Formats: sequence, C-alpha cells, structure tokens
Amino acid sequence: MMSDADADTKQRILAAAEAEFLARGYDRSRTQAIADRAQINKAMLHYHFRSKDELFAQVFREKAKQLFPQVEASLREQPDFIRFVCRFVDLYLAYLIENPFLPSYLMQVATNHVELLQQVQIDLPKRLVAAFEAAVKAKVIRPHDARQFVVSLLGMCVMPFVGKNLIQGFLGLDEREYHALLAARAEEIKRYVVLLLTPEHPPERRRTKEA
Amino acid sequence: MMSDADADTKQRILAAAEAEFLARGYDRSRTQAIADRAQINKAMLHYHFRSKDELFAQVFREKAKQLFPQVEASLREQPDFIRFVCRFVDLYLAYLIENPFLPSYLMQVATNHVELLQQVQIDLPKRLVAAFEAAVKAKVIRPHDARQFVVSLLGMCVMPFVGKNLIQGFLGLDEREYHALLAARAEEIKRYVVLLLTPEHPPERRRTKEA
DNA sequence: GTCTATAAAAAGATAGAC
DNA sequence: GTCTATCTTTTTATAGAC
Repeated sequence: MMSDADADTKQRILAAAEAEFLARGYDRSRTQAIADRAQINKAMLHYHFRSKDELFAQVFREKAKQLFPQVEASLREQPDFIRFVCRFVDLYLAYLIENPFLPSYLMQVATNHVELLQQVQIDLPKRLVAAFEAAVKAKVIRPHDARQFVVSLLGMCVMPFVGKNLIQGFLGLDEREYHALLAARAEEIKRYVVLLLTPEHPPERRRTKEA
Repeated sequence: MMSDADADTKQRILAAAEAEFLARGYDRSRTQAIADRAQINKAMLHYHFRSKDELFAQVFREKAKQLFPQVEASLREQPDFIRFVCRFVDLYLAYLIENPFLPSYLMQVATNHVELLQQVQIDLPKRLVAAFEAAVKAKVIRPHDARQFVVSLLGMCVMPFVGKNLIQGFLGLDEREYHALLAARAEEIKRYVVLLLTPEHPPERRRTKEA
C-alpha cells in the first residue's frame, strides 16, 4: 500500500536519481546529490530503495522504455523502407538533441551493468534488421549487410553525443558551431542512407550478379 | 636523477596504470589494483606519483600520442584523397581491434577530464578536414561538409568498440559473430567513403549546380 | 514516512622504519 | 627506493527517535 505522499516522494527520488545518473553516470553519481535534488534526506533514499544499486536498477528499468523514440507504429505503416529509415533518423536525432545524455548512459549501462541490459527488451534494432532484410528481398533497397548498416546508422547518430567534447576539441568548435553541426546532422545521415540503399544506383565499376 | 631500478619501477607502475585505466576507466580503477599489477606497494605508487589523479594525467599524456595510428606520412604521399581515407580506415580499424579500449578511454577523458585533452595536441582530425577541403577544391571528391564527414567516419569506426555489449545485445551476437562483424567492418566503411566521395557519381534524381 | 546521528566500508594518501 | 602500518576522507548504509 502506498499513500499519495509516499508515492510522491518515491517519484521525486526516482526523478532526481534519473537526472543524476543520466548526467554523471553511476560511478560519479552521489546518493547525497540525489537526495538534495529530491529535497529529502539520504535516509529516505535507503528507506524507499534498498541501495544505490537498487535505485540505479529501477531507474534503468523505467528508462529503458524511452531509450529510443516511438517509431514502431510508423515502421508498419511505411511501405518505403528508405523513407522509413530517414524518418527514423529525423525522429532519433531530434530525440537525442532533447536527451543528449541517453547514448552515453546506455553505453555505460551496457559496459558496467550488462545484467540490467539483458533484463529489458529493446527490439528496435532487431526489427530494423528484419525490415532491412525484407526490403532487400523485395528489392526496394540495394543488397547489403543489415547488421553493418545498423551499426553504421547508430554510430553516425550517437557520435556527436557520446563524443561531444572530443569533437569540439578535435575540430575546434565553440558551442554555437557545435550546435550548428548537430542541427545539420540528420540531413547528413539521411544522405548516407539514401546513397547506400537506393537500388540500381546507375552503374558503378563493379556490379553484383543480379537481374 | 634516476637509477635503473627506479626507472624500471616507475615504468612498471605506468604500464600497470595504463592497463587498469584503459580497461576500467578512471572511476572504476583502484590504486590497489594498479599496485598489484605492478607488483609493488600502494605507497610506492604515491612515492613516484603524487596521487591517482597525477598518475592518470601522466598516463594520458603518454597515451595521447597513440590514440590514432601513424598515418601522417601517408597523408602527404597519397595524392588520391579517397584512397587515403580508405587506407586510414584500414589502419584505424586494425589498430582498434588491437586496442579495443582506446575509444571509450578517449571519450571518458573527454567528458571527465577535459583539461587533459586540451593539454595535448591531436591534429589528425583537423588535418583530415583540411585535406578534405583541399580535395573538394581540386574536385577530386564530391563537395561535402568536411566536419560532418569526419564525425560520420569516426562514429562508424568507433561504434563497435564503445558499444560492444550494446551491439551484441541488440543484435543477439555471440563472440564469434561479433568478431566476424568487426572483421568486415573496414570494408563496410570504405564502401560508404567511396560512395559518398566519388565525384560525378552518375546522375541521381537531384543534381547540385555544377559544371 | 521522515529525520538526526552514527556506523561501516572503501579507497586514497601519509608516516616512519629499514 | 621500498615496505608495513596507519590515517583521512569520502561515500554508502543503518539505528533509533519522532
């Protein structure tokens, strides 16, 4: 049983923890900082959640649903696979711009808390692969390795976020320039998608054996 | 002044620290673990290096030279920019397969120790951009935003390393399959490079205004 | 359910002998 | 230069009153 106040506190802690964990990662996060954000005492945190670990796990299980934007619907509707991927790129980049810490957070969970990752179900990538292979079979896109494509696509999307400081440092970009690069990122990736997948891109040097 | 034994110990500590920091990152690394690896006492570590922080800094300053493989030479020799980039991709991926922790390490430094990153000089990316823009001007490659290209290229290269568990989980790959994907990765990226940069790729739908 | 006070554990750093 | 033993600090976790 849970009173309103109880639920509210618990929610505040969860929200505070999410902010802290996303921004700083598990190791650099402090239970004290989470308590401060939630405007409660550290003891409360341990009352509602056994430990930092347990809190982290609960936050992740909740957050796992939002690691990718909702694109499932459009996946079924869209008959044109290239258009679908382009739409995904638009959605995903807009989503990441709103939630820039998501990629690093996800990768940290993947490296340091694999068991958590395995507990949740994230099937967007596998669906993408399946849709990709169906599209190849239907000859609406050029034959290609679906897994490699997904890795490339994800890499191109998340690179500016997981490597923000790196990119700024390497290319010498100030905040404004960095954000300009971000804003133009979706177009860049879509160009790649179209270029790679459009079938019968007029003859290059080599051609695969196909009718 | 430094005796041989002294230098040897210091080197052992540095080597041990590098291994630990690369594999686990700063936060999860333990001075005790480093001492164990180096077969010395924790006190020795603090004798040769003031603190964990100082040790980390020295390791990074040393490692910074090896964050990218040596490609400077071939950059000047190679007149064909596309070939040069392809060669870089081959070199870089082979290098990363040998040093799979480098990308994550670099990104962690970039996010949690920016000041260290700023102290060292890593000019490969800027050189790439410069060479890219020169190649555009010389019309040996298609006009394109150099910075976006570099971000894409890096993203495609490092994604399988920074997101190993993620990819394995998402795509359901066991170790063998993951390594197969890695082995084929260079070809995948080079395909992208050629596709994107080769000039006058026979007419698509739209064309840029150009002679 | 919430707090104050305190314990316990972990990890980094130092003192001092050899 | 190297060690053992110890201190200090940081951070997580619990006891117990209200």
